[in-house]
Amino acid sequence: MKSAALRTMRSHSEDRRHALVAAAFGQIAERGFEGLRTREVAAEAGVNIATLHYYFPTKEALIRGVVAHAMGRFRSTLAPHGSPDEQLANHLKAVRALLRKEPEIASVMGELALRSARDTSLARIMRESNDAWHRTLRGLLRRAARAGDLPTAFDTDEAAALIVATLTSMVLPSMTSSRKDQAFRELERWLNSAAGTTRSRPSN
Amino acid sequence: MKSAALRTMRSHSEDRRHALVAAAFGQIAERGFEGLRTREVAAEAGVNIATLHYYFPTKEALIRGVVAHAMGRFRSTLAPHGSPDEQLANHLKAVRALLRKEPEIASVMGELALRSARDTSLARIMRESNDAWHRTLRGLLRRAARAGDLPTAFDTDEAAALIVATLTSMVLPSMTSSRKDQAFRELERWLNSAAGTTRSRPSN
Amino acid sequence: MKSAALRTMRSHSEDRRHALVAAAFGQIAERGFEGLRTREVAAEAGVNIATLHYYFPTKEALIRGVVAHAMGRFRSTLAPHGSPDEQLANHLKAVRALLRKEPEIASVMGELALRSARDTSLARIMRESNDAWHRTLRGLLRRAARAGDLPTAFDTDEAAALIVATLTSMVLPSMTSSRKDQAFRELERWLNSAAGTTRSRPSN
Amino acid sequence: MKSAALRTMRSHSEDRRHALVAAAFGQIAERGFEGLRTREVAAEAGVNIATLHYYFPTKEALIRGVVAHAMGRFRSTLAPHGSPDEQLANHLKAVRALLRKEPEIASVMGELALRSARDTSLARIMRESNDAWHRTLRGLLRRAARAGDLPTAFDTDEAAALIVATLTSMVLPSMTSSRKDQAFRELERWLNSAAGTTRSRPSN
DNA sequence: TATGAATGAGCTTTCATTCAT
DNA sequence: TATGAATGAAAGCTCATTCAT
Repeated sequence: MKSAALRTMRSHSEDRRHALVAAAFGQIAERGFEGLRTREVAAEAGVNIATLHYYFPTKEALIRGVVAHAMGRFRSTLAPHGSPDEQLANHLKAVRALLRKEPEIASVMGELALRSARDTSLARIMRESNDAWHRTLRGLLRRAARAGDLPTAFDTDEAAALIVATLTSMVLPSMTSSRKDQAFRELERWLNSAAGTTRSRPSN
Repeated sequence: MKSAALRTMRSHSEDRRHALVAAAFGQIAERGFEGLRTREVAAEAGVNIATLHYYFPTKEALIRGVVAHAMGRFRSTLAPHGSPDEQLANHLKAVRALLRKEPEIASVMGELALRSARDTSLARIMRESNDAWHRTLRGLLRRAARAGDLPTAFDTDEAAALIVATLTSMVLPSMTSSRKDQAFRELERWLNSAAGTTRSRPSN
Repeated sequence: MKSAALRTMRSHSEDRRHALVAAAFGQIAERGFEGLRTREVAAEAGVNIATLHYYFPTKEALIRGVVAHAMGRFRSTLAPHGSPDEQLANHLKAVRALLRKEPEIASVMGELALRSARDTSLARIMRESNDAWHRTLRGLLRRAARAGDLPTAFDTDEAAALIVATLTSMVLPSMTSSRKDQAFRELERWLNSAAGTTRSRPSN
Repeated sequence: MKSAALRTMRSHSEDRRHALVAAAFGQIAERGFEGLRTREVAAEAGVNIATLHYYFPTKEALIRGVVAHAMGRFRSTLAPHGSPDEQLANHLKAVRALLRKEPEIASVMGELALRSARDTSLARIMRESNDAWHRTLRGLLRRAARAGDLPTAFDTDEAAALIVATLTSMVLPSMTSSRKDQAFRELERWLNSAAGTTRSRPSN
């Protein structure tokens, strides 16, 4: 059985790959795909440009690495703790916190989203990821409805879509920080008021 | 008195400029800023590359032209007809229709939104445009509230932010068409239900 | 018989040509042949670039115009007044004064001199002009010698060459103004001392 | 201890740099700055144009290399052997020989001199170099005077300026070879006669 | 595994020149 | 005579990629 140290221990090779991916990630966040230069990435990672090509034969391969990195980073916002509606509330907060603390993730996700329009393999990844996200949200909403926390007329599929849409918009810099907060609050209020409709009735 | 024909008649020079902007617009929609090539734009407009530079001294100048074009195209979705809540409903439908009929606009708006993070002059344009949009929506919501079509507790500022956020997300291809429809429907339902809260009360 | 007014009256066409040549002259003085741009010349003369090509079919034709202009400007320094040695002294002073008052002439002459190495037709013009200059100086020196103002051993051919060489160096900006003055003074002193050798003898 | 072979051995990289500078030097001598083309330089050095930019990021950087090369080439004419007046005579002969054997140096120095009018950093280099030259000559003249080889009334500063001016004129092709010889001879004669004035007197 | 050197292909931009009006 | 519009040809420079070591 591997010790914790061993499990998190990275080979030199993995370190290099990660350093390169992290540098590329930073570059994309800062300059977009438009401004991504392998030389800059190599320089930032402290290696020769030829070394970069040793680890990532092509620029596209490097970008794949960034995609995997970014998706993994984003998945962490869905933590299964508490009741369905608590999980939902926590997820919203976690997304907001992530985008606030690491705005580069927003930039990169935005870049990836746009790029997926011209890159079928990236499109597949994004679609699968988004579908999984949507299904998770819908599942939470359904369980909340079953628990009596939402009105039965509530369309969980469309509600999940609205949540995904709203949170998705946050990766664009055209949404200012204060506007993001407002939209977030309205989303929470909306969910609460829907919950209130059912909850408050029995208590009457 | 100028005839309609005369009024819409363009000089040769304006035609060329427009053709170049339209070609650049198409290229950005298709390949993103990453893939925008002046040579391709000139070829698509049927002119020599030097001719492009006769009209637009630099690539950036051409991009400014595209920005103006795209913003103008988007503004057309706010038509002031009917009561506030009708205008609101129409606006939602108009945005959805525009994005469905001309998906290139979505692509380009997405590209511009991302680029605005690294381009202060573009950032200003996007911000002003978004602020105006938000203010318009908020105005409609307020007038609807005053007309008794919305509950008094309704926060028009945050509701407008939620609408902007949802519609904004539609410029990203990661939102599939069916998901966009769902989010739209949920947005309409939410607005209607809010309206219903007040409207139904007198009948009680 | 033409009146003075008539003689100096220029046709519109000649004015245009002259304005273009003057502008080109100024550009060469300022930026060298390296930086000569027909568009700039046209703009400075206040005409369209196509108009420039109406008057001067090619850039080379325009340059020919500049050459003629510059050579004419330089010839004015040889005014036949006074005794040979006075003429000589005056010539030195006139060259110095010209270069001081119109440094552009120095720049352009320098540019032309260098260009003549790659331009046979310009080379011919420069050579002829320089030969004429040399002959004139030699003639003055010979007449001064015959008048007893110079020692008989004096080699007028080589002395003329030294004068031409010294004055020629003044078109280069690597000779600073103060250095030019020093060289001038030494040249004058040398000519005077040579004169003094013969003149002082009778007094012995 | 390094052998002579080792000492003069150049790295591959230095060779390439030198080959590129030499090619650029040749191009400037042949076509002037006006006709300097990086592609031609690269071709003449037998490398790809991108390789040229690997060694010299910009055309200007390449030109700086040429400047250093030319200045170094010129400095070699001041060899400190013999008495002051011998050194002086040798210097004159060395300059004449250099310009005769390698006329490209004359061309390039001429180009650099003119360019210095529009290039402050080059201007500084040229000025410093010329000042050093002038000081060296003046020093030689002073020591010659102190040794009794020149009349005390002799103004060494101005005489040095005259020598510099005359030699400087030789970089211009408007001075033909025979005229250069004549000017040289007159310069030598002038220096000798000045020397003769003092030397011959005691013997009388 | 790592790198310095090299390159093909392509990019934006410039410029003298032409031409229809 | 004069010009706005257009262009072919080329220029300097960039960049992902390769390769010998």
